[in-house]
Amino acid sequence: MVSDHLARKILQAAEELGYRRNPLAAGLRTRQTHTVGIVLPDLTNPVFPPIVRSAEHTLDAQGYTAVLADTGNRRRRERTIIDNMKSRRVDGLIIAAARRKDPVVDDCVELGIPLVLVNRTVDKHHVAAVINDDELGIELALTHLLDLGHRRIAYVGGPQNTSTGHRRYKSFIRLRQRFGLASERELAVNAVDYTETAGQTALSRMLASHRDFTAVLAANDLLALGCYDELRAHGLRCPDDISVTGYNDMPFVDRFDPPLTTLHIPRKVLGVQAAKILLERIRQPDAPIKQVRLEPRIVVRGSTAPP
Amino acid sequence: MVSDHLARKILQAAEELGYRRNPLAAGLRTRQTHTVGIVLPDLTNPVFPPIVRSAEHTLDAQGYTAVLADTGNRRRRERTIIDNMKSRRVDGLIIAAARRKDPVVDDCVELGIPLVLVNRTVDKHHVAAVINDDELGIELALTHLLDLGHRRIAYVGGPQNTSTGHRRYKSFIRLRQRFGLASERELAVNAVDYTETAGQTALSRMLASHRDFTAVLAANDLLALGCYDELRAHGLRCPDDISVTGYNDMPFVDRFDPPLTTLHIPRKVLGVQAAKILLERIRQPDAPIKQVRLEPRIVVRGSTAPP
DNA sequence: ATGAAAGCGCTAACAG
DNA sequence: CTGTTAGCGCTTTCAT
Repeated sequence: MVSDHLARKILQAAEELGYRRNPLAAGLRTRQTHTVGIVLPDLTNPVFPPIVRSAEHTLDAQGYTAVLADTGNRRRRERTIIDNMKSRRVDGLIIAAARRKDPVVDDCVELGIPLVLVNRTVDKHHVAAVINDDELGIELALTHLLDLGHRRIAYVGGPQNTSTGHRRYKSFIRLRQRFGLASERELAVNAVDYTETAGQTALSRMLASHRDFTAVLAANDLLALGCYDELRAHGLRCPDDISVTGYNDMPFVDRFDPPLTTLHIPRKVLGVQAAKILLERIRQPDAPIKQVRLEPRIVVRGSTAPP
Repeated sequence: MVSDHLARKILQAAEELGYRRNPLAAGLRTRQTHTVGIVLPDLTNPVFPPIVRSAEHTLDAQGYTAVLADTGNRRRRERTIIDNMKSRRVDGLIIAAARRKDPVVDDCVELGIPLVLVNRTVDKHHVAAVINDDELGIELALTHLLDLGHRRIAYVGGPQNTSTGHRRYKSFIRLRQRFGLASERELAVNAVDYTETAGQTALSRMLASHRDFTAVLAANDLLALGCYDELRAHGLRCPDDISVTGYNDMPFVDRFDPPLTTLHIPRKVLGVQAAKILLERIRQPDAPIKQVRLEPRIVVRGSTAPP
């Protein structure tokens, strides 16, 4: 071997001469593309960009390139996208779009593709994931409302085929019993999607039957915004008539009218951890499967007040 | 050749047998990766996700995969990212992060890499781009304020090394002369970045010297939000004391306090057009260079009122 | 028309 | 330790 210094000089000269090694060719040979796929359910949901960005930077710092894709919340597209990524031979996958039962995820596990779920997880518990503590989050929101004096609290949940939707709903039901709160079936409705319109629809169903609740706990900020809309449509004021809480503390919710009380999740850490764990799995496929659960923190703003 | 029907059947059987063709190997041979790079200045700016999404879908429908990357507004990273994409042999590039003088863009043009700029463009005018009509936008905002009765109108501009920042600023200066408005130098300050803090800083400089304007025209929604913050810090109310307008009509600005009067740009069309033009250039590299300029539309909301 | 062979740019294995 | 070669999976060219 020549000296390290010389070697570097040669490489540099080669670079300057216009040589760039072709990672495609290298990948063809080594079966390592140094590429990681990131799969999102919805790029336009502001929760994700910060997660993606921190993941991307972490990956990049280690010489990996991120390939992003957006499923638009559609199952078929999720499959297509991941198929495509597999055929492009990504070294691993970060999936933020997982459903509780997700055949696409199962396939990846079976094929041994390094995989980390972020934000949402699947029911089977032997897959790497970095998520937030949904149970804790709901408890924080609920006790905040109880502290303010609310007793009749409605719940607008997320889709039950996602881990977040399911866990938050279960937690709410369990806690409301523990605290001896009103527990009519109609006081907890799950939206079909994490979107504003779905949230609005859910709340409108509730307002049609029970108008006597003083607060609504929404499983997600977008749903909470839908609640804002529906309340406004009924001439109800938030928080004067009804308090509202969200989940995620996505960017800009502090500027809404009223500023949303919600649960903050450490988005940056989520992204960084997901990337790090994935790289670990890529380098040591047999290392134990890590699951990280980060604590949310309640951020009290103007959308909650005493009844 | 066998019949079309039979051929399809065979291909299908092969698929089912688990065969997937390897696009890397194909790309190595044909020098076509069917991959397109999309370069953003800032993923967390809500203007971009809708553009990206529509571009991605258009690309996808034609068998191309998008590789996203976020420069975090840093020049060095822009270079690194595009270098990386080049070495990964993307077939073309959609760049939303262009500066007015952008050596990275120049390099791509020189190397003959198919390229489309979106949202922002460069000063040299022989590169494909799909942007909005900045001059028209500023005129719409300004005449709206004039119609409301404002005469002393301040301007918070964007970075002058971007085409949008530069054009909007020039338009404002030109129009304010044409309309015979107050034209102190201090009444137009350009922020160093399209961020809330930069907007806030810019407005604070203006408030320190001239407190007598009744409206501020901001070159971008994020800057306008920064103005909201600074006004609030000074105990000034919007729109009662001072009206504010933005630019981009990014998602959620209609829910802010107050809802922002701003210019809507057709984001979806922007993304679709960029993708289509790029694909055209990829398939016919010698086709004439297209430049599309879309019309913005003013959306009047609660942040503007008579002085 | 069909089938064999060369080669894209790289790395890993193999002789020298 | 250095230099040579085979081959990753595909497409394209060239004989047959």
